[in-house]
Amino acid sequence: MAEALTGEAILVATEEVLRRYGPAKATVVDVAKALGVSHGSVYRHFPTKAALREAVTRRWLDHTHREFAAMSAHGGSASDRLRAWLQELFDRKRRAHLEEPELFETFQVLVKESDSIPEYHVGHMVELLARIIRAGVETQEFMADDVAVTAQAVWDATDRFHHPSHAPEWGDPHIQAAFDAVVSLVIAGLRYNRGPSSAGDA
Amino acid sequence: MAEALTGEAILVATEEVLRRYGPAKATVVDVAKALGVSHGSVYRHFPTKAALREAVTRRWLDHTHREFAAMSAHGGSASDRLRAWLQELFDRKRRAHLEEPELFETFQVLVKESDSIPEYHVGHMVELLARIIRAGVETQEFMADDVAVTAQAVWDATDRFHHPSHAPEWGDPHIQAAFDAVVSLVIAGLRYNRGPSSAGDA
DNA sequence: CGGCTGACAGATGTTGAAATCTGTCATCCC
DNA sequence: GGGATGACAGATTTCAACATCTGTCAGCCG
Repeated sequence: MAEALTGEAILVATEEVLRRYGPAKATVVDVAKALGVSHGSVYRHFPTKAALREAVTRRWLDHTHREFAAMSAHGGSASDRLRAWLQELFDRKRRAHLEEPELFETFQVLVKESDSIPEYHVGHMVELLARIIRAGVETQEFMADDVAVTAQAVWDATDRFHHPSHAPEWGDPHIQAAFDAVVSLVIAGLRYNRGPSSAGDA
Repeated sequence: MAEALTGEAILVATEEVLRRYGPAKATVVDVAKALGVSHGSVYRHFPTKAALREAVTRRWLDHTHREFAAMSAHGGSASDRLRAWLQELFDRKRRAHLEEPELFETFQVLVKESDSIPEYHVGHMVELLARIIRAGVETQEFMADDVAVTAQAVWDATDRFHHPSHAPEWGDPHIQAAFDAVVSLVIAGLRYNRGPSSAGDA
């Protein structure tokens, strides 16, 4: 026989099958066929179809996480880095949605299939945001009582520009202006934000 | 015969049929049956089923708009009024979603059926936000170059707490804390927001 | 022996024929 | 005359028979 069947080879084949057939039509039998084995063999490496799909998704997200971790280390003021990081995130998602809608849709479906994946992904992205904000707090460019809470608030406030359920709006020609307005508002808030109990300031 | 068949009576009957059967099962024949007329008569008052559904939705939204317009006039500082207005919006939607999920789902479907309805609704709500922000700018509590743009940014930044596609998250016990964090960040930004070109300030 | 196979049961998805619905309009009845 | 009716054509939905898929496992083969 040619090669030992590895989990890695199965993941690669599964990703290819998902790209070709989409999430609704891709079957374990297709994956086995692509590898020239019986579908029973696939179940020796992954307990269920759901686990297999989740492993593919996690591998892909880990790759993305590494790229954004590198981005959050780039130079400039904390505001500039934050704006650039959010802009890059928005640009990538928007481009993926507009230029490869089927692939974007596929990964959106995969991510939603599991509860733990979105948690994992969002947790990771918010931690990267927190790094930028923490740096800004250290140089006194930003104010934040609780960096973790603030980072989550920045993530939530920019939801419209990264949450896939808003993807249909990303083709709107005014969307970049809306992004700029929200990010400017958020950055202004970071420069002068004393947290949930700040209602009495002026 | 009992009464003349009016557009108003048809709207009331349609709303009842929608509540009872849901948006997928509610038919024009059901509406006609509820009114004791033939379905042909309904088409004398509304050109299509879509127009009928849209009229029901618009009537319901207009009612909501009136209530929120009243809210945005209440006293207190601009921050307090803004926070209270956003909280009321969030509370109503969250309660509707958690306590009457089927009815909430029904109206969500109706709103999405038309392109003009969401535009109409969001435009109206953003205008109400703009009124509160404008009052804040006049008392120098807030800063905003362009109130309309800023109001839209506030709406967008709080999307997670009013856009129906985020409804599944509204049952999360931490959601109120997330809401408070975002609103605090936004209000801090309004106190010190010079618009999209403010990246060079300090 | 140990990974691989393929037949199998129950679950899930597909398909096409039958039923229902939408929108029209010639006709009816007050 | 003018609003209401109900039969009708084409579009959409439902439903059940059929096909495929998932996950298991006893047995095969290197």
